[in-house]
Amino acid sequence: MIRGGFNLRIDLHDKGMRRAVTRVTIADVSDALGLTKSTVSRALNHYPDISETTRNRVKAMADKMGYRPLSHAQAIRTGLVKSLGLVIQMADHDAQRPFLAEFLAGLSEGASAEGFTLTIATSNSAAATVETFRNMIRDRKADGFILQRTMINDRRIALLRKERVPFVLFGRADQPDDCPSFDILGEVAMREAVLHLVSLGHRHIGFINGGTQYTYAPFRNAGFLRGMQDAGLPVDAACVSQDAVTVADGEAAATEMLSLPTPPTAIICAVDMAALGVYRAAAFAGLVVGEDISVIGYDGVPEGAHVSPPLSTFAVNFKEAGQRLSGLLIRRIRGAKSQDLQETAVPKFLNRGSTGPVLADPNTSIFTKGGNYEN
Amino acid sequence: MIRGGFNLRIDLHDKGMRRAVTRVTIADVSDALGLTKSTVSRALNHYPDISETTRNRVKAMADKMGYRPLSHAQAIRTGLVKSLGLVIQMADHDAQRPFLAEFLAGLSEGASAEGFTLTIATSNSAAATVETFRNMIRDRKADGFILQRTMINDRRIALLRKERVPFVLFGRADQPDDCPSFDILGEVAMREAVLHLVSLGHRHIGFINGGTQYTYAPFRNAGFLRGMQDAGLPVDAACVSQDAVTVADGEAAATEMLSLPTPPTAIICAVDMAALGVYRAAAFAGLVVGEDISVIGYDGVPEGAHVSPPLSTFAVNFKEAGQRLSGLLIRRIRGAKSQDLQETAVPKFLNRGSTGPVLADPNTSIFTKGGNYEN
DNA sequence: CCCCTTGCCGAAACCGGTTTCGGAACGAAC
DNA sequence: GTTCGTTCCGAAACCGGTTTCGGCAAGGGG
Repeated sequence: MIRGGFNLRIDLHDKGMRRAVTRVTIADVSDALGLTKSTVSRALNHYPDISETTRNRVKAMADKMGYRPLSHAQAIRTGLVKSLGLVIQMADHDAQRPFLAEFLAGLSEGASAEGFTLTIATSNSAAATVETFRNMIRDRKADGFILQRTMINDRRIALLRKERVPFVLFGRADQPDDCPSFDILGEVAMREAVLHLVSLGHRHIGFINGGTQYTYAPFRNAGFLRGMQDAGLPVDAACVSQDAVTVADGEAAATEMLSLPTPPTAIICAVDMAALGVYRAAAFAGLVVGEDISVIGYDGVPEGAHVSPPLSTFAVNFKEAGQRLSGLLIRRIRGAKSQDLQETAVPKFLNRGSTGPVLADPNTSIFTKGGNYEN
Repeated sequence: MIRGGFNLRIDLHDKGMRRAVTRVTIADVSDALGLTKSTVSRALNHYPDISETTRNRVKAMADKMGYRPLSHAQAIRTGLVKSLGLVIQMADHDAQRPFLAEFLAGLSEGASAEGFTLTIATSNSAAATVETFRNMIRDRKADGFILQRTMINDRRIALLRKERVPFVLFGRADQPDDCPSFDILGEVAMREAVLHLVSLGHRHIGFINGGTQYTYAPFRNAGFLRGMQDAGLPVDAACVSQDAVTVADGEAAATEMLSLPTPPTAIICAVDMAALGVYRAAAFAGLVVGEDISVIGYDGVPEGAHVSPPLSTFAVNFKEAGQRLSGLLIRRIRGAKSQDLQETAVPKFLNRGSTGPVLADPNTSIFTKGGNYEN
């Protein structure tokens, strides 16, 4: 147990010579106190068999000497590497890119607040993603994972559940399940979008939903329907489209709607990128967005602020999402129950230039409105 | 040395019961071969005192049993955690955000190809960034770091050099130094931009440079000057501006230039965001971009593709940059010399709609051109 | 035939922590 | 004054690797 000052002298001598000075180890702390490594370790890890006096002495000395345990040294015994894993799948549509920086900032903040780090990997396909997860689990690269873009029948969830590895969803599971999760209530936004348009006089509203493979799509769809129902408006099936995640998708869907005998006077998109496609379709049809046709998106992509008129949309706080997700995951890793780890938030409406009062035309004139009496 | 099948049986029995099955350890491999741990370890790590026969036997058995050394178990002895560090500073201007996903993809690919992972952290200020580096170094969270957005008098470089931690620059050091680095030759792009505009008849060309704190700024400035010189054109000091990194910056600089007695017929921006600001200034001045005034940017941000007309700019392959940077860093970690680790690439010009032939006006008429004879 | 290399591998220490186990010291109960 | 139960800490094993050191056996030279 006596290690003396010998090592220390050597270290100090080496200091200027070659490498950085040797770290303060747990043995250095225990020697300085006349205790053993095990006592120091247990004192620092809140074991109950250490007296409060000793614990305080140890803490003070560790602090004074600047002792910080090496996470990968602890990992070998505890099995925990104190790291959160994130696998980013480079989607064909690049909708997630603008969010990434903020999302990472939130995750990183939440992680480092608890002494965790963030380990990330990327992949090009769903198959590669699963393989990456498999590798990271095998090599214990992370104690748990954050899953963004939750999908219906998600293979990642199946794998992580099978391997009994903690994870948390950004989004909700397709089945009302026990997964820890944080989600933005897209259905609230979609309903709010409808009611906003209705308040501007719109009665014929189209809806372009996002990718059907994602769990958010049914929710946003339901929110749109709910809004229409609450407003007492009928839903025109020809004015509801699914699975638009790119500008091109949105343009195609909108072009179709605008060529209907009675085209909608407003279109709500579940995804901003699709909304930008609506801009193109409108321009092609000779319609001025914000005057001849109203458009509302969802996501708050930066491109939306630069188009003319600026896109009214719902801003999602991705930084907050990241923070809360890492917090949830860490609590999960530490043993909290899944059902206690489910949080939500609501997106914030950005009322910009792409919505305006409905124009009087044969389809939406006050005379037509009168027709509602028939219902 | 005899560990027998006992552990193994227990493991197999536990398999279905509780946790995932216990990993294959190096002891499992050595036992299966009738060798010792040390022999297996040295065989796998290319020690010269292991016969080729034994090495092959070990490799085959390790492969067959699916043995993969635990990186954090090796780390405790080797000091290497097999991870690359990246600290992302959330700048006030969000110019780097769109690139992030691709950049990370490149880094991740290059890293995982060599069995490394990517550990990232974020920060909100220069001071916080340095502090984050300090923490990550202290806790050995990474074996080396990638520094993006190289600055003049970069505090990160000073720290890493002092701590003798390997790093690689995305960009070039301000002094012709021995730092490992990968850089895109912005000066080549700026010169090319000038020559492209000259080929369209422009002779009065403005230049709005990027952030002066970054090392790229002097290079791009030099490229612009070189282009003007090669074209035999004089540089109007009033048409050269510095330190524009946001849309607002670009708008302000362009507004000033356009209000000159002899405004430029084309403006080159060292940063796309500033170029988008030029669009605004042009619109305010009643000028049509691509007709009344030509604009060229640099970066290839996605917003540039959505404005009207689409912004002509230089596309930077950030994925490739990430891949090469992680490759360089890994070679550096493995001991390669810095001077052997310096690579560059050239950006690719995207000729879109924001440039056009110069209009004949009093300032740029053929008569004025004749004035060059005086030079 | 002996000695000295050389090639090759085993034994054991080591890295920096954590965790189990046992026992000393002390006070309370009988 | 024993006995028993707590409280609290030391000793040692352990985690999964790496690295040093030493020694055995085969081969070559004298």
